[in-house]
Order: sequence, then C-alpha cells, then structure tokens
Amino acid sequence: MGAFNDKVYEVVWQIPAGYVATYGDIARAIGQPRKALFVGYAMHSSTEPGAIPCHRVVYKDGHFYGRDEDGSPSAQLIMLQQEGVPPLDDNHVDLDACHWTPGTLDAEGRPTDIDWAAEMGEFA
DNA sequence: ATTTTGACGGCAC
DNA sequence: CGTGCCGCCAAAA
Repeated sequence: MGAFNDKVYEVVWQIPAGYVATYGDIARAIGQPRKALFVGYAMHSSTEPGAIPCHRVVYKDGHFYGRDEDGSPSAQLIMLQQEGVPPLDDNHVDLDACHWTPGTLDAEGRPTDIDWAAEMGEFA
C-alpha cells in the first residue's frame, strides 16, 4: 500500500451519511484523477472489511458496486436508503440529490467530520 | 523484469 | 440507452 491508498481512506471516511461520492471525484480530490480505478481497487483489497463506508462510494452513474445480479436490490442500496439516499432504481441512487464531494460540507451545513460510529450503530 | 488484470471514466458506435 | 474500446496506474502472478 502507498500514500495513495491512505488518502483514499481519508476521503471516503469523510463522506457524510446520506451522501455519496464517485470514484472519480475521490481520485480527483487526492490529486490523481486517473487513478479512479485504483480508488476502488483500494477498498476491495487494500482496506479491511468495514473499515470504511465503501457503500457510499458509487460510480459516476450513481450505480454502486455489488449491484444486483438477479434483479434484487443490493444490501448496499438498502443501507444507503437508510441514510437518506433517494434511490432511482434497484441499482442507482440519485446523485443529483446526494452527490457529495470531498472538501465540502454536507447539505446541513455541518462539517464532514462526523462520528460515524454513532451513525453506523443505528443499523448495525 | 514482463504480462495480465482491475469495485473506473470518458468517448465512440 | 446499452455495448465496446482505450487510456491510466499499480499490484499481483
């Protein structure tokens, strides 16, 4: 792992509940827009399970990883819904309403520095 | 050291 | 709107 991976961690961790960020945005936020691929690559392997809210990281299309293969909504979608992310369909979320970008505040005006432990505890 | 692949993104068809 | 291909960078084999 390298510094890149560590940055990905940091950025993803800052994603507010009810909001989502895209791989490209994260990659760009850390100064390497070409490594969008590597951003995702970082979470599936370089990070430990549950270490970060990877379910809040979606594709630029709003469709998340682990999409349903059989037409059933993925657990990720359900979790996002619990956080307040309006799903467009079984495989997409409304980026227009929840698209968050690193380095900004959420719609509620509070800093992105949120206690995720409390947030996650609600539906653990 | 070289080849292959990948939780991507964008553009072309 | 779905599918294909390329580009980019790094890790794993």
